[in-house]
Amino acid sequence: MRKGEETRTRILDVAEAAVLQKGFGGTSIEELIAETGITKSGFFYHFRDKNALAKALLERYIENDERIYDEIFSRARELADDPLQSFLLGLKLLAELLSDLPNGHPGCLVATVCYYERLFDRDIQETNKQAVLAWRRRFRGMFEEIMVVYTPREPIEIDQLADMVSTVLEGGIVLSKALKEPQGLADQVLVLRSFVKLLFQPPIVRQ
Amino acid sequence: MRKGEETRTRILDVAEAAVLQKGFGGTSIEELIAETGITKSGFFYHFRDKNALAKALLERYIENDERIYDEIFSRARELADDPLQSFLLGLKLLAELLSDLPNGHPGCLVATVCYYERLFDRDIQETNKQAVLAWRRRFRGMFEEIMVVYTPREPIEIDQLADMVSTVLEGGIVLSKALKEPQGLADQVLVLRSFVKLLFQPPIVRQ
DNA sequence: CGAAAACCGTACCGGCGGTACAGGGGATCT
DNA sequence: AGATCCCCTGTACCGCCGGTACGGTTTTCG
Repeated sequence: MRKGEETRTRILDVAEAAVLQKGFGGTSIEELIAETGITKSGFFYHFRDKNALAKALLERYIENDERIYDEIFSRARELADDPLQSFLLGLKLLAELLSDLPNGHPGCLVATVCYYERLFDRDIQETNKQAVLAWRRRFRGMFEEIMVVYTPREPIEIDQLADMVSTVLEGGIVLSKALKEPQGLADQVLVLRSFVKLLFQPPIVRQ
Repeated sequence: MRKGEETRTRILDVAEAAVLQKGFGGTSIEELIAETGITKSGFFYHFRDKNALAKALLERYIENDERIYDEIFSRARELADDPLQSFLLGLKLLAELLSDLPNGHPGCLVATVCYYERLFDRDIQETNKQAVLAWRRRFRGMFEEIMVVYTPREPIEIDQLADMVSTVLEGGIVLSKALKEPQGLADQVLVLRSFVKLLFQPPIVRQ
């Protein structure tokens, strides 16, 4: 039980790093077992096939992702009473966290999966979809609280605004990976922060 | 000569669709030659190996991408004199174009490549990087023109602002693919449009 | 007509995903 | 102390795929 879980985790760790660098199709099971120090039989004891590995990988990634967002934005909530200030602070904390990643963001498994749709069954695609919808609900909730206090200075759909946060994160990851500029992702989050600030903060009226 | 080009193009067409759905690793040469109606020898006559195919695919994609941006934003330039209005119109035209894609955006090869870094040589990665830098230069140029006339209402790095356009496109593609909501991408572009509008347009001063 | 371009056919190699199945060591329960 | 799981190892095998090699053939163009 204990040992099994540990081996399983080790496989997932190795697999996650490999998949984010080479994609699912580019990652061979043989290289995973070589790096994990396990045999092929051992691998198939833990995962029925590559699809099962992908599913476990994705679910673990999403769970961890949610945990990080929970931590960041609940901390931001503690530090600021105003919902807008709290959200802006959350984005700042997120940018700091992303900025502190030594080799930049390793990549998002949700993005990887969506660029591999035809390779996996509907189950995985549905899991992926639900993850994005969970992001939407999370940020939508925050914007709803903000809109109780503030009026947006441009007409905007709240779901689309919520999705913008995920969009900037996913897009920022792509750009910073392609450019090999790890800092780029955090910068893009801060640009989004400026936009949200502009959207809700009342204009400075000249007297 | 003529026929060769045509066959090559057909291979690239088939390969592009396959790669965007299953990634490079998930796309087999055998399936490409089956669908193209060519033999394996024929394939390797046109492309030395999978890497060469990837490079040709990426270069063609980038070229086409640039052409589309050229068209859209030069048309927007004709229709509006003011650089801000022209840019905002360009984003609207882009959103319309994305909205009209029957099955949604098929996916961006630049994103695919950046999630496959370890599978390709430095040459391809450099090509990819240059493509993103070209986007940056394009949009930076537009924002520079805007800033001659307008002052941003929030302090912002112009390169980061330029990258925001690419970020939203890449991120929007990921989200709309994951959610299977083709409209999502165009919506995100329009949210970006609202943000840019807010950033540069002077606030409506209440009297 | 001749030469180059654009393929086809065949044979082969090693790697990989996946299956099957037999067995073994170690912890745990009875 | 013995039985029973869990957690693997070892071996053998299959078919697909990327890639190489190379000889031959058709098509196209000058």
